[in-house]
Amino acid sequence: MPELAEAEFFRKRWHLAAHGAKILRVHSHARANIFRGTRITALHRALTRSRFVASETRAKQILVRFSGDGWLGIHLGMSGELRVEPGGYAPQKHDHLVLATAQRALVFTDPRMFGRVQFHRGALPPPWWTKIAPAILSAAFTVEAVAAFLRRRARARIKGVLLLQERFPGIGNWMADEILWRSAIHPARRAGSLQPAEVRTLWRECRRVCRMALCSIAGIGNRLPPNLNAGIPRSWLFLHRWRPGGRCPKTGKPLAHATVGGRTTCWSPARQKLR
DNA sequence: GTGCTTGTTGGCCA
DNA sequence: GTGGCCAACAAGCA
Repeated sequence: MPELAEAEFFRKRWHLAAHGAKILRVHSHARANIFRGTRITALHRALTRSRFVASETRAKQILVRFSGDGWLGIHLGMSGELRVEPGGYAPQKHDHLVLATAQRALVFTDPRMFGRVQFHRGALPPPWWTKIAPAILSAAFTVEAVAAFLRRRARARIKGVLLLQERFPGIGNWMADEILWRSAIHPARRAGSLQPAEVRTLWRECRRVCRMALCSIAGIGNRLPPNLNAGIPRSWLFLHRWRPGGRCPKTGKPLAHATVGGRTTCWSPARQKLR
């Protein structure tokens, strides 16, 4: 589930509950896959009695800074979630990491275990964080950069190209479909076949969908919607794509589903033509 | 039991 | 060397 905006929703949930708070206890399930490449004992030692100082979201990843130069990186994978539970919470089967403050428990849970927790100690953020590509809403995400990337990936289907994090950090399956639907571009088109005007439209919709998804899903300022889908407008493809007999919110015509670029894809044939 | 699943990686092949 | 494609990772759900 978690793409850019969902990651920001979960980050904010932890941040609002624990910003400035002291971590009294750390609990982790020794499930190797989640902590691959990280020394759990170092994580326990560093975070116990440290404070939750700051947090940030980049692409689909979350970084929390603790006092004492501790950095916790979280990738939510396919099914990861961050929850806040009352103090004294007893970890459940899929809760891989629990940080207990005096009032609450910060829980990282992930049934499918495609997610990842990394720990780093140092004055500066870790390399695996700083090497994440520049955000789609940053000035570095230019129409020229997108055009050059599509030229290099000319033979690949545009749907698959939008999922490449090295150029479209934070875009996942549903955002890619939403962007293509709004741009009126068929997901199976070859990246190199897009006309300059279409590339510009795609670039603009990438930015627009990111901006709108962040507002709708993660809320504005200190506001946090009650759940992930609470703020999503009915005009989005997102709310129609999995409904049986789902229809395009723009044309009213039936939606189509198929595997494109290796991923389940939904589009509106009345609006997105293969030409 | 079967066949899916909103992510990422590594291996194979053209 | 580059890029495209697919299986694998694991668990839950219909």
